[in-house]
Amino acid sequence: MLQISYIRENKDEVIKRLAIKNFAAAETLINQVIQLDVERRNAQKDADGVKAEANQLARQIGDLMKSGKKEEAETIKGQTAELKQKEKQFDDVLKSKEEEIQHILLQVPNLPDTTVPAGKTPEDNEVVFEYGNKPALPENALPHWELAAKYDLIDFELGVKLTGAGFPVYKGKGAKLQRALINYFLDRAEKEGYNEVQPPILVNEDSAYGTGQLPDKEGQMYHVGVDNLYMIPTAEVPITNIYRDVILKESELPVKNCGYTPCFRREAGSYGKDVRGLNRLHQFDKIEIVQIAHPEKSYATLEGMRQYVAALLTELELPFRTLKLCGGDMSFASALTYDMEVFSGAQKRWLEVSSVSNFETFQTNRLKCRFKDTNGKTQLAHSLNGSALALPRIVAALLENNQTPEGIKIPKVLLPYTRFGIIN
RNA sequence: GGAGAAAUGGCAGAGCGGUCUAAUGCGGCAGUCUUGAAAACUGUUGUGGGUAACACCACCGGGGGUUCGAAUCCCUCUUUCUCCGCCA
Repeated sequence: MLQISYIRENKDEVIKRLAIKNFAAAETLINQVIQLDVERRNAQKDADGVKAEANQLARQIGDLMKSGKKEEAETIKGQTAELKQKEKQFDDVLKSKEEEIQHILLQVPNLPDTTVPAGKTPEDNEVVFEYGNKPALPENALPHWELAAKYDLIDFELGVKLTGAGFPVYKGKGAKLQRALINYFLDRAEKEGYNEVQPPILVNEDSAYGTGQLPDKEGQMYHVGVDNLYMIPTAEVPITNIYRDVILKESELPVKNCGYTPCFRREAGSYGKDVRGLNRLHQFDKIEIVQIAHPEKSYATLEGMRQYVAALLTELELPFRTLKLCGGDMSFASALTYDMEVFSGAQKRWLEVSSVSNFETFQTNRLKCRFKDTNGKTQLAHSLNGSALALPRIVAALLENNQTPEGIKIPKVLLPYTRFGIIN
């Protein structure tokens, strides 16, 4: 959520930058919210004034009662009825203004960083880095879902029986490969200075609001109605919400946490070849990295996170590219996002395996995650996160790219974790 | 799930209808003293709104109520603790 104080002082810039995100309603909403803000402050002044008066009368009554002047106290009591009524009126106005402002602010996306390219669709994303050669596979190379069946690694039909489409069952070496990747990613993150946490995978409403899943993306989460809890679509939600209503010391920044969780997404409306095999699932595993950073250092932090994810992909010997997302393809909350895509040799397409973003103060404003700077002033921290990494598409690429007539070869870095070098 | 107790500032803990602008202790910060440190002493130390700056307003787990006035009384929710039941 943008800060109203920032909008107030930088109105034109805000509107201009929202245009990069193709946010059509920007000008209307911003003007509305500025007007409401004026009205809100007036209402507050009115309400405060009445309250101050009432407080004073109450104090007077107290003094009179103590000194035994009961009749005088009663007289003053008579004056309070009108004040009370006015107080309620002003409070109601104040409350409604606040709600209206909140309602609008929740609809306004984050401002894109000044370096974000304009654009509407994924075609407008900027390729900023590319690494590795696409594998030279024979024409009859198999897509991962066929390899998974051939070597009995992943059983999609069984998942349908147990739960439904998009909930695969990993078996044998397929299951072990999952476990190996999880452990590898966690060990690697720890080496990178991240503190491992194991958060709940169900969160309450407050947490879902905190990171911005609510009120907007309600339909994308599984909701446990009886207890009003949401299954997390990403570990970002619980791990970032650790810092909800927290004031950190400047010396504690940056906070670096990582965690492995299953992730749950309803993916309503998805269909076709995009969802084949592991390409898009309702439940999948992911290791997430989250940082709370000093505002002046958050872009350096973002670059560091992007480098880290690139290193993981390099170590896994997967060809990948890094995209800087254009305004139209960025998420609502992000100020700058890099997507990392691996090349899946048999499908012959790029698969997104990580998305690394700086949210600046957009999340922390909602979360009220702040730090005390050296001058003793409290200010909002910046939040960042990234996948490091999401498993299914990594598995898809590993299976497809490393297939040989003898079997599927496991990359060297994973050998200590899988303790097998080939799937055959 | 049942019965009882509790929730106060960074922490501990008092306050149980008016002066709470929340005692006291610990911790933090600044200063005095010291070559430096410790100790001692002095001051300071929550968040948000509002203002040019003051004033002022709100917040004692969340929400609602009683009252001229609520940390204090009532209702409700949540959480924690103790006991019982169940259980990986």
